[in-house]
Amino acid sequence: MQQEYIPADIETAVQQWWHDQQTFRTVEDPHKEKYYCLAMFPYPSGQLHMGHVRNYTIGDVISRYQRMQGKNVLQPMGWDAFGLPAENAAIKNKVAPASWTYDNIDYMRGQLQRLGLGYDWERELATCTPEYYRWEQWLFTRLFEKGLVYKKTAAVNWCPVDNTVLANEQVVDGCCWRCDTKVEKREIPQWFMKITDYAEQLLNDLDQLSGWPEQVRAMQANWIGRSEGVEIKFGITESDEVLSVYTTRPDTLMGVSYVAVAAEHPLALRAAQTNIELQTFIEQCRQMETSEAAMETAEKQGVATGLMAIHPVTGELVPVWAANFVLMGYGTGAVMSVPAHDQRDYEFANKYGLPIKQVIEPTDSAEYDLSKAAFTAKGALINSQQFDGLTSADAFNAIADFLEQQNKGEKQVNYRLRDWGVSRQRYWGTPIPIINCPDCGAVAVPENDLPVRLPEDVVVDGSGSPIKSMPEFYQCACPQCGAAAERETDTFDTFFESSWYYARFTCPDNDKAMLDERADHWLPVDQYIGGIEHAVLHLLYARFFHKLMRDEGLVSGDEPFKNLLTQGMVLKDGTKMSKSKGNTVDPQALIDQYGADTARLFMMFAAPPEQSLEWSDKAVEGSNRFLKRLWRSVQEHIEQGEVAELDIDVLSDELKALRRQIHQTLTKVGDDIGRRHTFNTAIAAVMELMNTLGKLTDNSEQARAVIQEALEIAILMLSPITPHICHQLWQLLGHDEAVVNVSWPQVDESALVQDKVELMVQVNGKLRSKVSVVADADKDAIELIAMADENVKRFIEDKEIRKVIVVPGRLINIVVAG
RNA sequence: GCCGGGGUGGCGGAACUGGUAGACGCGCUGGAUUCAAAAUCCAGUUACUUCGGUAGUGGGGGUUCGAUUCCCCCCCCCGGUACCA
Repeated sequence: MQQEYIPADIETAVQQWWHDQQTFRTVEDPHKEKYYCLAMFPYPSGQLHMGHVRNYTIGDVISRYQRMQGKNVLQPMGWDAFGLPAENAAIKNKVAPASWTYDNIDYMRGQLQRLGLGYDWERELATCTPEYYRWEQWLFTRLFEKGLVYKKTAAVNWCPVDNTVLANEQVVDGCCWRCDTKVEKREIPQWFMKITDYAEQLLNDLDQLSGWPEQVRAMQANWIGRSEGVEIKFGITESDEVLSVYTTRPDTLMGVSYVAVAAEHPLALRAAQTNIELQTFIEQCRQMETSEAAMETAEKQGVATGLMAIHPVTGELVPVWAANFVLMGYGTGAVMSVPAHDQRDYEFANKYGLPIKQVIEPTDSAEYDLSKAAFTAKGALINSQQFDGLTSADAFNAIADFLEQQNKGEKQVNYRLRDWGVSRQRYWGTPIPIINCPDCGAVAVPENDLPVRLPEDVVVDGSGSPIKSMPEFYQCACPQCGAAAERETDTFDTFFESSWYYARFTCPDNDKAMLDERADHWLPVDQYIGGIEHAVLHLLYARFFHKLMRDEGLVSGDEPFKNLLTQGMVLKDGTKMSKSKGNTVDPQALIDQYGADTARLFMMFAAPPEQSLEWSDKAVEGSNRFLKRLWRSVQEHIEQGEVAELDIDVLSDELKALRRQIHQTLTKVGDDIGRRHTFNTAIAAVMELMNTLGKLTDNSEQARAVIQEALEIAILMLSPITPHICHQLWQLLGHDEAVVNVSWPQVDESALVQDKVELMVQVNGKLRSKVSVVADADKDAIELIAMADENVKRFIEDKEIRKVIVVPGRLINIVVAG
């Protein structure tokens, strides 16, 4: 009597069994190869979304596969629990961010467990607990003593009506999301970490990351943006001031027709005191959003400051302009402008009627037209006095040397990377462990006084962080002189917490230290999995933190993540699922209706992990259908009773072919899961095998033996993807040991041997026929057989054969004239 | 704007190293089963075709015996853009 496939029953039972057996509890084992698999931990937003299901299923499939390879697999899970949404929810629902967050964690933990993910829950952590954040406070104070953190003013988005700082996300079309007021830029003092001190390492160590996608390494390299150039000093007339500019094209120095400074540049601010037009312009720039996209796409505008700069070589005077495209945060906040050889300068010069002076001409016959566009390629110098005739490369050095001798400039390596501003004027985050004393200045909170606890019993109303109006939080004594002082009320950027959680998972129970020797046992993470949207920021900050922790003696490697898999998004109707678009699909409903195995199978089958995945209700049904067929196939097989021993010497050709397919599939699936991570093609291969099996009409003893082999191998291959149904079917096939503890099957090489192969026959690159030849046929024999083929003859008769190309095992191409 | 990725049947995708374009799945069509439906099973399914073939992987050009794959130019979509996580 056949059992029906009821996923909910099977899955609950199997999950209970894993729980009882402590299947996924992991302890360090010196006798086994370790494998640390980590999927980016979620923000506890309230419920899982499809992106989570995809992310964690990928991690679980890899973890289970590696376990079948005999490795000691660590797969932990936790919560990136600080962040803005908790404050928004607090305002909306009048509930404290802490309780909202903890409730969400409890609910989402249940959802993850229902998906059958093999986590070691004993290592669970939440970043909003003092047990976690105390250690990053501790690290920050260490870095403070080392001089790796500092305070300076930086621009934020400011809403003048709500009197609060806005995240870029809270700025909609340049206005506050809540009151629609025009957002302003405001400069306020903030803490920065000197990531630029590590720029060179962060760039160079990308070479160690051969297990990372090339595109992510490229993005990080571009983000760090190392450039070699020259810092050049321009004098300012009627003053002793020096205006430094940074350029990567010193060869164009003689073509400078103006100098542009950022609106917030001290020189512009000073000139504005006596210049109404400039004042207005700076005011306008203040109304710009702080995001790079907004800055760069805004129309290029400027105002002359009235100041004149002195050219360091010729002594000529060139005007100083304030311009909205010059960023105060990059280089020196000032650039020299060479309209003839830079497109942005060119457009700006045309707009404001500034001179365009050509100083570079091509060394080849490249065409250019300065009346239409700038000539931006390198070449040879003209109109450049003593530097005429030099190539751009030679002129780079000649001009740099000249300036250095004159004390008017020097070569410099510059990075696009800016120091990391970690201050947030928000409540729901880790308090910055600094005390501001009127006499001693900024003082780190002593180790004994850590953690600085964030009060959790608060009311958030949108008018700014509640701890900023809690004297009981911020009033304190200076740890150095004992005078009355005030605590920082800003909190850390939440990227702070997510920059080291991977390490804490190795020793989450240690209450004496940030990390212990277990960190070096498990790190680096062997496989890290997360969204491509994290390609730069999170992954760069985590790499930076790893190096900080290394230099503190906490870990010994240079890099945290050996292999990286960047998963694509889950889309519906071609766009990202989002509440605002109303195109979300709740994974819970999916699990409730079809079970976790179907959800997992669909996620793995619908697209390769790195590509975006288009949601489809119908395709989910298809995945479910396959599992039902699989279930039935096993049931029908076992109903026929005992299976005889397989004797490979007596098999029919059909059964030999089936065994070949079984072991070809096994080879492919192992490669697809283990190396390529293309779970979709792995599943397709198993489906093909099952389709072949379904067509088999032979029900001899030996056929049943081969079917048993096929089903066993199919179940083992699918078990990392759909572990619950496979657990059950494995038992039905007569095994006592649980499938989760079984090793990956061995390929029988002898089954793969083939005596005949099919070759494609092309004439002039077009497929004309197929021929079957013995596997070890030589080129001449293949040629003869192909030429003799009727269909081929038609296309080659009466024609001169120019060439014959034979690709062994694949095809033969006959090239004829005419 | 800048950086990165993508574009293949009606749809999701496959083709891994330049060698059978469209595996596998969905959908659709026809059939079987059924009182009927659902479910299930079987067959077919790129377009055009004089049934020999021809065209075809966003558009245009190039390299090659052979290009979805390599090169050049262009178009469109998506991600990131430093205070969303």
